[in-house]
Amino acid sequence: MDKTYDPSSIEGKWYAIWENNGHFKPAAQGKDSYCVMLPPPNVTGSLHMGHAFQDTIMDALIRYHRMSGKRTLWQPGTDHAGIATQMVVERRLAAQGVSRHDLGRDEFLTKVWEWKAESGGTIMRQMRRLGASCDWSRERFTMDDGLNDAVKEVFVRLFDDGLIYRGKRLVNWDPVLQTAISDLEVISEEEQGSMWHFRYPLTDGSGSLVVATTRPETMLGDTAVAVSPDDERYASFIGKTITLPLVGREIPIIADSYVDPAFGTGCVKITPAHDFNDYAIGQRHALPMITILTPTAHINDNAPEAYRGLDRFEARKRVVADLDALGLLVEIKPHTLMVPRGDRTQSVIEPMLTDQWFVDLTRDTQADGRMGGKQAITDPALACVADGRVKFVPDNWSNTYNQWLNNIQDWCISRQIWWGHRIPAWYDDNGSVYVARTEDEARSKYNLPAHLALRQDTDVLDTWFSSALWPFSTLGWPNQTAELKDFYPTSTLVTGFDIIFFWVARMVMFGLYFAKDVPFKTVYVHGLVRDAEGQKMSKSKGNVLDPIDLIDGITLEDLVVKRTTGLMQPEMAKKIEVKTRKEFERGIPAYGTDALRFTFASLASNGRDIRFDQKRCEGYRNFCNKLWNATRYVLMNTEGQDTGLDATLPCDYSQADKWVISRLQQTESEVIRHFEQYRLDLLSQAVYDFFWSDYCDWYLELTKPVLNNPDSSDAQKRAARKTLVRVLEATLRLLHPIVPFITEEIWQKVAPLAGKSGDTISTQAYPQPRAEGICPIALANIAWLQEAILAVRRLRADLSLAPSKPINLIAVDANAQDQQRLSEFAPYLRFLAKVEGIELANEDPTQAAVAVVGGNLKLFLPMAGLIDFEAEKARLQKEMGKLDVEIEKLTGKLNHSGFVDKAPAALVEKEKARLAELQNAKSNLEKQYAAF
RNA sequence: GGGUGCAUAGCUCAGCUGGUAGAGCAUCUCGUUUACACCGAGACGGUCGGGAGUUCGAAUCUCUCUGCACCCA
Repeated sequence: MDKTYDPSSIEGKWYAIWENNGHFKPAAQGKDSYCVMLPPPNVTGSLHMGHAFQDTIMDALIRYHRMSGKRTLWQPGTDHAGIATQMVVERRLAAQGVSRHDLGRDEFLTKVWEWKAESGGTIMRQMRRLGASCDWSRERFTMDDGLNDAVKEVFVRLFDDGLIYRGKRLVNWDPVLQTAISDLEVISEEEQGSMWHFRYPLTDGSGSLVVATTRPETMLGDTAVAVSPDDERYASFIGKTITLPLVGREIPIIADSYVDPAFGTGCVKITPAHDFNDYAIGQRHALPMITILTPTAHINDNAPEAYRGLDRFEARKRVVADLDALGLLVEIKPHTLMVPRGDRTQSVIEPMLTDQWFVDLTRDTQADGRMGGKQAITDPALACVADGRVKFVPDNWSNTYNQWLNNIQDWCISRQIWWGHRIPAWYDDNGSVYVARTEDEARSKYNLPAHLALRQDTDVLDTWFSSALWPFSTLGWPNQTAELKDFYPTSTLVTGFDIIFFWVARMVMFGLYFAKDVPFKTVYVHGLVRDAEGQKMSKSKGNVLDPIDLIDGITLEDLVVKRTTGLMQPEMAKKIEVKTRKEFERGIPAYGTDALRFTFASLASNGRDIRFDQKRCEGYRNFCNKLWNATRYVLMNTEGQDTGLDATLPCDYSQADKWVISRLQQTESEVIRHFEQYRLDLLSQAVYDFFWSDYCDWYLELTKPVLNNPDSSDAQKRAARKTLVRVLEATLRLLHPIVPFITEEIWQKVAPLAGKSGDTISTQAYPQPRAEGICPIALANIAWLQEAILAVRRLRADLSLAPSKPINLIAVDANAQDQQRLSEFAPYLRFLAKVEGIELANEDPTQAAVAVVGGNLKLFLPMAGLIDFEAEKARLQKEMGKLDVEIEKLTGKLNHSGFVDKAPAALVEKEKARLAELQNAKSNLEKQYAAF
């Protein structure tokens, strides 16, 4: 093996071997199944840090369960991402001066499929680099044939069950995309705007009212003015009418409790076709709904001629100017308001009255007595979380889920775009609608004559409509396949909190309704990956890290170029460049996949966003190097030698051997517990500590005096070698779910020495702790040894005694056990504490520095001629000072009657014993101090 | 306005059902000993955001205040 761990030289080969040998396919063994659905990424997208984090978690879980003997499936696939993908293709066409309308629907869709062919699959290749052990032979796409069928099936069944309806409703309209979008796709943020106050004259000339608005252009569609019924100022106006300025329409003054008399002037203009609140008022008062905007948010023909064709913001200026000219503009106040913008286009969203398809989620029962959406879909989705069939980890996300479902609105599922699942509904010339899987089916289902002209609805379905079916559509539904039987309900869903509403809740709804069971048992919700400063990563901020760059490394120059090209706001480039150059002076070194995965795992604590810290990544790369080099040591000492493979030959296990075996059992229990509780952070910490602090820092060192000593027996050496390789081999299996590549590479070499065989570590059994492997005596012995060695090392360091300087050790007041240990562990003490002779004495030696082990045993380093009395006295004083603080705390506690009386007796005894030990140690030091 | 988190060593974070405050990184000192300088040995560093309460005992439970983040309206 090379001296230094080089991830690039080992990571390439293993993935292909795993995949080609079908190691990621569900194996037949084991009755229990374990299944994870990959949240399908955008088919033309590329891997970002959030994916890499999420994929690491999923892969760790999958590999753990696979090794634990479950029939395991990680189902991969991609999403057609309707709006996002369409926008990308439109933008590319726009660069050539072509719009989708120039091409027409069919040709445009051809272009999208071309784009998919060209750009799709990137993310799946990148996932392979991450080591993701998906069953790629089952890869699906939300628009492939089977999934298309599932979408149609669901739509038709819901329609036939009366749970999908079409209606003219106010929806969020994106004028750039010219489509409706769901509430969830609208981001409202505070922006600075104005509040305009207009005077509206009464028709009878008896006065006027002043209304306030943040969107003056909507006044062209006003159909009423509302005041509060409790507002005495306006009581006499109710029932009168206003002649709407600029328009000339006569509109009523109505009373509605929605109006807050304290806000603005207490008078509200009502535009039912362009505001959600006004829409509700309009319905209550049966007001006309006048749409004044075109799909591109220009003024339409329902408005006076002067404004027709104007863009909405231009119209706003004109309306204000014209009212001003009429003397009807009262005032303009600066006003902070929530502006809704589309999450894709950033354009201001207009509430727009349009025909859309909805899934009913709010009606209790239908007119004909059948269940409404609330009873059929929403309530069951709430119930399965309430009764624990679906669990959130961490649990508090169930609150978020419940809250949303309890306030849910009907789901607008139609989108006026082209890329997506076309709605399976046909219209005749009278506008009657026929829903069926195909046109032929529609004709037979509705008994339509063959000559009747039908045209299919031009809209497509919301992308989340198809994603909601993912857990069962990918398993073959609506066919009752074997996979569906084996893997549905799936086991764990790993996802970000940001799509609990979009996706998680909807999968639960459709899963229960169509697959008759919950789609998954556990939802593990992870945090967001942020940059080192805690900022969200975004292209526009220029703080994005590409996981592949962390794996392969990237030069500073390349990174700067990457971050500053293709910006929406090119003026940010300078700033981004400066920051990048400062933060990544030397670019990013190649950390390798395993180090990156370990970093993600170690940061994956529950319910918290994570800041990605390059330093952590470096630390875990170092861990991989440690693993690599410890293996080199083990191989050097075991290859070609007797590692105890022949069970008939005797093994004489040392205390150190038994100790490390015990620690391994303890670590295995911990790791398994953490896997079951989704605490990958604690898991990686536990195994890191065990391997570095116990195995490398202590155990490897403790084998040296045995293996290098010609006097050691064969049975002793055999035991040491066997322990070395077997503990290492088990640790590799323990680590494999987190760091698959390096463990595979090393395992291939170590496994035969440990008596293991197999093609790959990835299908070996996960380590199971054995209670009988834990030896309490060895644990106590090695704890004592560590304490003694640390005490001597500290003394040496405190006294500035070079490690190379030979020194003797004199033990005073050693009891029988101490004497036994001193003698048994003498080789260890000599090697690790760098002492030469070890003597027992009854008297404290003069001119020596002392350390106390366990309260009684005194270890002296004789320093005749070397000792600096003042320095030594100062050192002792410091030591005593530390003890004093502890002693004071403890005596205070033990003198407190409440503690002695009420605390558990065992605890009191323990504290008493500790106090005695501390006091003993203190008096030993005092004696020594006095001797100087 | 409603809800959910978070505040612990210089930095990033652990700390399970209340019982001696931990890790990594950074800093300082020593060391190139035959697995590893992507290393080893040692050290420094915290009245656990403020206040109150429950308790023999609170980083941990309750209340409250302050600051920050996110979600919903």
